[in-house]
Order: sequence, then structure tokens, then C-alpha cells
Amino acid sequence: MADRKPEVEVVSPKRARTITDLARLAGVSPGTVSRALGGKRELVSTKTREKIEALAREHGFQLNQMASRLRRQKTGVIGVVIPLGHDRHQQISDTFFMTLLGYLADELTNHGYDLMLRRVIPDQDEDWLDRFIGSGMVEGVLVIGQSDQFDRIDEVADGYMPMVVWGNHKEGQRHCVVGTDNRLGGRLAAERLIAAGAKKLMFLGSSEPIEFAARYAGAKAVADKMGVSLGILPTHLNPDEAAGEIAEYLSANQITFDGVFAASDILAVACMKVLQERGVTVPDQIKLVGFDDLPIAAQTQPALTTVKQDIATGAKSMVNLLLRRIAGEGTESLVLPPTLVRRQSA
Amino acid sequence: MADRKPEVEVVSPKRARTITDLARLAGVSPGTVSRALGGKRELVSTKTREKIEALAREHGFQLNQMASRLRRQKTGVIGVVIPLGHDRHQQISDTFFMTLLGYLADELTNHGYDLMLRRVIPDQDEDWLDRFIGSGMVEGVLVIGQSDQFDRIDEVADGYMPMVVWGNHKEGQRHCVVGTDNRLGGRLAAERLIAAGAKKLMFLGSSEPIEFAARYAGAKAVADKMGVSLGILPTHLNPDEAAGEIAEYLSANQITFDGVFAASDILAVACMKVLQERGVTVPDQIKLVGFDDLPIAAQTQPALTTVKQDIATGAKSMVNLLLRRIAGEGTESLVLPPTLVRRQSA
DNA sequence: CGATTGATTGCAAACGTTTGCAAGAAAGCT
DNA sequence: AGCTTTCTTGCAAACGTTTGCAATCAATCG
Repeated sequence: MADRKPEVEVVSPKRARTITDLARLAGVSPGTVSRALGGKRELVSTKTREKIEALAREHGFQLNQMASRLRRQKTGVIGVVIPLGHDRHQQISDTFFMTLLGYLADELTNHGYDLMLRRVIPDQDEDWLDRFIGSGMVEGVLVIGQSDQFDRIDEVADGYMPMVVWGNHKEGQRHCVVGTDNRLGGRLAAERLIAAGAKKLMFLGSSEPIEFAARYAGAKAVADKMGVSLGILPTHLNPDEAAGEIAEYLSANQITFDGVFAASDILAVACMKVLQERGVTVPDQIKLVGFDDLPIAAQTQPALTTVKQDIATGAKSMVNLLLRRIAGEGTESLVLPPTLVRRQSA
Repeated sequence: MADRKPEVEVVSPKRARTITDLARLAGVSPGTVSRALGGKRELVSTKTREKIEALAREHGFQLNQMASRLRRQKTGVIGVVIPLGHDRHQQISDTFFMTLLGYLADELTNHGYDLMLRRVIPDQDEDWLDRFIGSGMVEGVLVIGQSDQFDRIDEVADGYMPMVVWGNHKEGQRHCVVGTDNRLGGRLAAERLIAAGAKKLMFLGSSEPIEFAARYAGAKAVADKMGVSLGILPTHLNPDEAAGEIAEYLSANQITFDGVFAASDILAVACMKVLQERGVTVPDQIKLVGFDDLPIAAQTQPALTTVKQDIATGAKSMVNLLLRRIAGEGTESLVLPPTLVRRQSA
């Protein structure tokens, strides 16, 4: 005997909670009810199936997913992790990641999966990834952004197939990643700035995250080839802080550049505002190119020329690859080509 | 006998998957392992506990959450639903909801809960809410935005305590809601516009969602009292569509207003752009007030005066109320006062 | 030294499904 | 009628934990 004494037999419970309740009502065995309601519908005669379905509706019966999933060893849940590596509060409002998350939610739903979201702060939690994977709650994991956790992710990937990461691809890495060709994006941006007449370029943002470093590298390659300069104006990624830093820089230095490549649209918008406040006109005096093509890019005045990451396709691809990995297939990483969206700022 | 024949006894499995594996390794019973690793640590002697913990680490053992949760009848998961009522694609990029989601994720994590995200399209799925609740996967539900599902939510609330909804409060409703006092927000906006000198106001956006209707109503009350007019310029909530609609309106009509209250910051930004494109200056010719105080509000040129919803507090409150409801406590709805953030646009 | 107490541990029954196997019923065939 | 074959259904064993109860053993007490 365990923790609960068996209850008195209830003749006609108003609400059927378990499959056994329903079986009693229908005068069949629990197994039959399971078959009638679950995946193996064709194994039960039409007549009994319909009776059971009617009773289920009538008594508001819902299958207990916990039990079902335990038995079937399938959870139907995909874990989505956002590691907050560099700066905890930067990412809270990171529109790009949130938008990606939205599309992932859509896509997973379409495939019948639920989405379990977890935000982790790796510094405070050594084995965040193992814990999530080993919990038995998720059939696969999507990681949004590698943050500064590249190595840990790469390590885990050896022993754990069903994981796909959003981020920059790096030669020789072992985990499957979907991301934009940031280098190419950087090239497109620099090319546009130069084509628009800029001679002295400035990269705006941090070059620490691997994605941003690649954007810078791409721009640098073009700049070198075309014989124009490319400086770096380092800022935080949070627009408020960045605005202050840009303003400070402009106060302290002569404006020695005529083209700005911002590491993200968020930074581009902040930059545009600071410039306008000082009476510098965009694009006349300074050309400006962003990155991401967030909705806001079309809403600035002048509208922002930017390098577009196709978030919808990215999300679709991540889910697609993950499902194939869950099925046991080995998959390669996927690098998506960005495109230049030309508006007014450059 | 069921589906799997029992495997040959493995003497020293490289990786302990189940608590029973570990028990065999440690030479104790599964129950003891469970106690050593689970909540009842003090029931097992220090010596055996340490031995078991060491073995667990060594063999990379992780408790199977599925089984644990089934047995304990606790899932440790809170469901978060975003019903996409009006316009499917509006919400994908709805920054406000996404930001709220971010804070909810933080707050739930702090309390040891996981977050299961589900986006539903009520039109295509009659009993979205019952299905989620009855799945046995979640201990409570947070609904982000009532969309047009007010009645269905209210209905469900009678029989299901652990649910908290973000949205507008309505007299006599039965479900527990946390939200901003939209009416007051509308008042603040109108008061500011009038104080800034506007005489003819225009409400921008749809008044169909209940939240927006309340914002309009609040503004209307002030307008009436102060003897200024308040028109409505109906738009979609998506900035791209809205921009087109605003432009169209301006082309077809004389500009008969000098103050705009936009139903959201997103719309305000779109409006500002359209005005600026036509050479109308903000705030000189037209005053503009938004709603939400999204990060973008500080980044426009001129910076947007707006009615701030305190998202962080909202998220904290939702989680707090939900936990109390899970504990069986009946809780009242909570209406948070918005504040006016005065910047340059009005 | 026997009896009482307290600390550890093992046993086995749940939690609510799913599903292989086999039995019984119905139908088809010779 | 007898024998196969095909449908339906019931039985009971899992899935991997947790936990009430009881048993064991050492320690304490009178």
C-alpha cells in the first residue's frame, strides 16, 4: 500500500480525469480507450470509438500528457535557450532574438511541438546546457545566440545530436549552426557605403561577439581592397548606453568619417539620433548602414539602409534541421546569405 | 511481459540513466537514491548520500523529470499563451508582448519554474485554452493579451484558478487580470497634448482591442471636459500598413488636427515618419504622444513623449499573483498606474 | 541486560499512459 | 461443419520516479 488509500468507487463521476474513469463509463478496458483516443485509432471498431469519443467530449476528458510522454518516451517539447552571456540586460530587449523566437514558436507549433523557454546566465550556472538536455523534458534544443559560450556548446555537441544553434559559423566547429553570413553582410554594407560616396568608414559597436567580429572583418576586407579607411567606435549594445558613448566620442573627437556601418539596426537608430541632434545630416554628410532589417529600420527618418537577415527563413531552417537531427540524420551547418535593403540613409 | 525483453544485467554501465542503475552501483535501493538526490536529503545518512552524489556526478546522472513530475503531480512548468486574435502577423513583432515575455521568463526562472510557450490562433482552434490547461503539462497559465478572447477566458476562469491574464480590467469580470490603467493612460496623454497647446486631437489606431478602446475613452473624457475635439484615425496595428493608411488620410484630407495620441509607440513612430516626410514638424506643428515607452521611444528624433507601462512590474505581479493562486489563494485583479514620460514630441 | 527510542534503509504501491501478446468473436473459405 | 484468417478487445507489464510503511540496527536508558 502506498500513499493514498483507494477511494470508494464512484459510480458516475461528473468529470472523467483518467483514462480508467472513462473506460469504466464506456464499459471497456483502459487499453481500448487509449487506442480509441490516441494514435492507433484504426485498431478499434468504429462503434466503440465513437462511443468513447462522445463520452470524452461529454466529460471534458483530457489525456494526461505527463503520463503519456513518460510511457512513450517522447515529450513533444523542444527546448529553446537564450544564454545571456555578455550583458544581462542587453538581451532582454533584444528585438532580433525576440523576433526569431516568435518565428520559432510558429514553426515548432506547426510541427506539433511545444516550446520550452529557458533563459540562462552561464556565469551563474556552470552546466546549464547539460542540465537542460538531461532533464528528460525536451527532445531537442535550440540555442539562440552563442553568446560567449561557443566552447561549451561545441563540447556538448559531440555527445548530443538534437541541438541546433543560431549564430555565426566557424571553421571546424562540431555543432550544427544556422546563421547569417556575417562576413558577407559586412562586405555588402561597406560596398554600399563606398558606392554612396563615403571615403572614411567607421564601424559602430562591439567587435567582441563573434557575429559582430565577422561583420567587421567583412567590411574591413572591402575597405582595404578599395583603399578606404575603417575605424572602430566601440559601444555597448544597449541603445541608451550606446547613444551616450557615441555622443561622447563626437564631443571628444573631430568627425573624421563620412560613413558608418552599425553592427545592428538598434545601434544605427541610436547613432542617427545623436547625429541629427548635432545637426549632422544623414545621408548627406554621413552615410549610415545598419544590420538586421528590424521593423524599425523602415520607420526612421530617413529610412535606414540595412543588411537584412532573413529571420523567418532562419527559424524555419533551424526547426527543419533539428527535426532531421532528432530523426538521427547528421546535418551540416547552414549559412544564409544576407541581402542589402537599400533605403535612404546610404 | 510487455514490449521490451529485460536486458542482460550490465555489470558496470558507463552511463547511469535511471535511478535504479545508480542504486545498483551504489549498492542501495532506488528509494534511497531518490531520497539522497531529491528533496528529502536529510532522511539519508551523510555517508551514503555523499557516495551517491559522487556516483551521480561521475556517471553524469540526471533525474528524469518526466517521471518525477508524473509521480509528484507537479510539473514545475507554467504555460504562457499568446492568443493571436485580430491579426496574425501584427503580433509576431509586437515588441511590447515580447518584452513582457522576456521579463516573465526571468521572473518564472527565479521561482524555479520553467516556461512553456504556446501561440494559438483561436479562430482555428476552438478550445485552445482548455486543451492547454487540461494537458497536465502546466501548473498554471499566463495569458498575454486578451485579444478578442475575453469571453472565452472569462468562462474558463470559473473552473480554473491558476490563471492570470495580462490585459485591461473590466468591471465584473471573473478572471484575474494584471494590466495598465489604460483609461488613465489616455487621460495623461490627452492632458499632455492639451497642455502643450494642442486644440484639436486625433486618436491614432484601432479602437477595437479593449485596451485601445479604454485609452481612447480616457482621452475622450479629458477632451470633452476641456472642450477640445478628438477624432479617430483608424489604422492597422502593423507599422507598415499603418504608415500607408496615415499617408493616405493626409493626402485625402486637410490636416485638421494639431495633436496626435497614438495607441502605441509603434504607431507613433510610423506617424512621426509620415509627418516628417511631408514636412510637418513635430512638435511645432503637431504634438505627438505614444503609449508603452518601448526602448525605441527614446531613440526617435525628436524623442517621443509617451505613456509608460511598467512592464517589469507587470511581469513580477503576474507571476506573484499566479503563484498565490496556485497555492489556492483567491486574488484580485491588479491595475497598474501608467506614468507620462515627457520627452520632446509633446 | 531488556526495553525503548531514533536513525537508516528497503519494499512495493502508486502516478496515468501505451502497447505486445493472446484470447475470443466474427467472418471467409473449402 | 471445420479450419483459417481478420477484427476487436482485454490483460498486464512497463516508463522512472516518489513515498508511506515497516523492518533493521545501533544507541540510549532505567
